[in-house]
Amino acid sequence: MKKTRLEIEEAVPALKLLGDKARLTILGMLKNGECCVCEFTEVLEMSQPSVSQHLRKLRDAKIVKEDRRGQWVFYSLNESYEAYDLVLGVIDHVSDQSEKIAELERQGKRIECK
Amino acid sequence: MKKTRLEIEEAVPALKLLGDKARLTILGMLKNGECCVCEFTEVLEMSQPSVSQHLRKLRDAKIVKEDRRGQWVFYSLNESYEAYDLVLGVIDHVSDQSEKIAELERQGKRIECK
DNA sequence: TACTTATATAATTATATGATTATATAATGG
DNA sequence: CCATTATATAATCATATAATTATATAAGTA
Repeated sequence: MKKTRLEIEEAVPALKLLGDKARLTILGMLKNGECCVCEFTEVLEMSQPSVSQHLRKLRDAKIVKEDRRGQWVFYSLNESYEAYDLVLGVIDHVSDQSEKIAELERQGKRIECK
Repeated sequence: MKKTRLEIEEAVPALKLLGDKARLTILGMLKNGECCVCEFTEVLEMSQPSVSQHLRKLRDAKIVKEDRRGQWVFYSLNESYEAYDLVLGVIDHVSDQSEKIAELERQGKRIECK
């Protein structure tokens, strides 16, 4: 794991955002690559506006970046984020979320976004 | 760095507590060994009750443990905490707080606790 | 153009959080 | 026992946060 040292003031906003079930799950999903918004709403079983607002916070903080492709918006981890190493480190400590995405795949719910 | 995988539900409460300037500083200070409450209040420049309440949260969550010695209470990281590896990992990403303790030492403000 | 799907935003409201002030407890020294 | 020092707790209040509902935007399609 990398050793980029952050000032407390830089780390706190990132950690504040990580300390939420929805957002930590989102980031866990993104560890395996980009996801589209509809996948988050499926996995999180939350309303679309709620997911959208969590994404906005992560986006405003530069933790994730978005990429609109037609109707869909895909999110991914922003490797240029100052606390990227910290975020990755934390994600590495939580259980893999890829199973949840695989589950979507099985249910054919991932196709819709592609 | 260790690889204890936590469920999202276990990691979130820890991260919530880490996402605060006072508490993250406290944990950064504890990385170098135990500290007594008066040291936290000095370094953080916060009121004693405020510090005490942050310590309570960390204690309730089992992130730190306390050890009363006479008039003073010393805190240290709880190595048995389920998310200890996560906490250590995060602390390793923030700048060293030992300088602040050294500064106390220079000002003779650390002696009072010993 | 109208309709649909995907996503974002805004307003509202309920709950959580943190700081302050006052007070309580616990240990120590006269 | 009383006073002092260190720490904890409780009550209050202001602010932050998250979910919901309604609405807006943006892209695709008939």
